This record gives sequence, structure tokens and C-alpha cells, in this order.
Amino acid sequence: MARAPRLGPYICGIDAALDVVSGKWKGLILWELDAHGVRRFAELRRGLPGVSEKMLTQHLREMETDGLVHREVYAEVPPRVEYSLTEHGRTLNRALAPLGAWGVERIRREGHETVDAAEPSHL
Amino acid sequence: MARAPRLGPYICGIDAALDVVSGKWKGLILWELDAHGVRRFAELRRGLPGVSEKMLTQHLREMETDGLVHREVYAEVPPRVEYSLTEHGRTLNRALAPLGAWGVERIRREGHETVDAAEPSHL
DNA sequence: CAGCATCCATAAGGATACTG
DNA sequence: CAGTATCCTTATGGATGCTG
Repeated sequence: MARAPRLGPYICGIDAALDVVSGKWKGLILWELDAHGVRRFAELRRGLPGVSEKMLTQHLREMETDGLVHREVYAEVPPRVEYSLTEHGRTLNRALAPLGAWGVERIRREGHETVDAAEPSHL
Repeated sequence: MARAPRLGPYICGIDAALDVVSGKWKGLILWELDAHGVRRFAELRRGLPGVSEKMLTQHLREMETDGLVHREVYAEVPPRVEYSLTEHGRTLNRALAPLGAWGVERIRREGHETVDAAEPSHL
């Protein structure tokens, strides 16, 4: 099953925003889709080293429900499904930019380990 | 025990930033401390309706470890402890502002329920 | 290819009682 | 006042196998 419909009320805007980006891969999914415009399931999977099929599917479904991601299914054999960001997804991604910059600073400051992405860098 | 020292490497800045604000009350703790400058344990508790002592203590300790919060203990009877933000805490809070604004928009858009804060509003 | 179903391990959060 | 300690429930994420 997916995420339960969030029981209590939100306390503030941060709370409401964090609710839709919390999840191990959601920030990265947002980044991938924003960078490439459109991605198929398998492409997305390759872009997120270590993600399981289950988690990728689950996160994509939740983000679809939250109005961040658009899912386009083509009735072909073999099946093809393309994911892209909605306008809300794009604005969220822009709102996340300063946070990402802060995070990069934190990594640099504390000398955390990072992964080497095949594509140049998300940093 | 508190949070484990985070096993894997960070994938991107968002990832590294989310790691320190994930936790049911952390965004709000940041907000409270930024708004008031200095808060005692009990004041903080009143500002976070519904938080348990355990979670508040735990979150504060993690945020201290992450260099976001400063904890000042006064050797008095009865004991007094004051919490405030470090410079890193303040910059994080600023980086969170656009996300908070996005969240407020989302609440408005989707008609989510919110709590009525005693103090004017976190929204 | 793009998934769904099932089972399982760990992490996050909460309730309650007690203390320097 | 400002916490600890303990026990318990739920949420999150992962492994594996199967399917239209």
C-alpha cells in the first residue's frame, strides 16, 4: 500500500512541503525529471543507483497523487510509460534549490562522502 | 538512542539537507527558535502542540549534533536550559523559506486542514 | 518493459513512569 | 524544570518471485 492520507493537519508550510518530498528518493526523482524533461521507468531507475523497483514505483505513485508528476502510458507492446514533472513539480523543484545549495555547503563543510553520479553531478 | 550516523553517502545537496530536517518537528523547532531567538525547553514544548518530551529531547539533541542548535545549560535550581540557533541553523532556515512558501501555496490549493497556532501564524 | 504481491528487517515515533 | 528509561506501535524501506 502507499502512504496513508496524512492524518493530522499541517502545522506550517515547511511541514506541508516536507510531506511531499520526504522519501528516500523523491528529491532525486524531482531532479532527474527536471533535468531530462521526460524519463521512462527504466531510465529513471538507472539514474537512481540502488533504488528498488518497489520504491521507485511507490514514490512515483505518491508524487503523482500529490500532483508533482505526470504519468503517460502508451498502449504498446512492449509497454512504455513516460514520467515528467507537472507545473507544481517544477515550482517545487525551484523552491528546493536554496536547500540543495545549503546541503552542498554542509557536505563540503563536514567532509561527507558522496556518490559519483555517472552524469556530471547533482551537486 | 538517537539517530544512527547515516550509513551511505549523500547523493546530492537536497539529500544532505533533508537528512537534517527530516523528523516530525524539526522544521517547526527551527521556525520557533528563529522567531524567538532563545527558548527554554518548556516554552518550546508549548510551541509544538502534540510533541512528546522524548521526541523534543531527541530532535534537539540531533540538531545540536548537526550543528544547527546551541544548548546553553545554567547550573541553577530549578534547572534552566536555553536553546537557540547557530549560524548554520539560521542559514538553513533561510534556505527553507521558499519551500515554506511553496507549502503554504499547496495548503491553500488543496484545502488542507491546518492547526490554529496560539501565536499569529507560521503560515 | 513496467509493474504488482508478499514477506521481512529496521527505523521512527509515541505512552507512560520515574529522577537529579 | 528538564530531562531518562522502558515498552510498544507504526512507518519506511528492502528482497524475492511473478505477470500482462
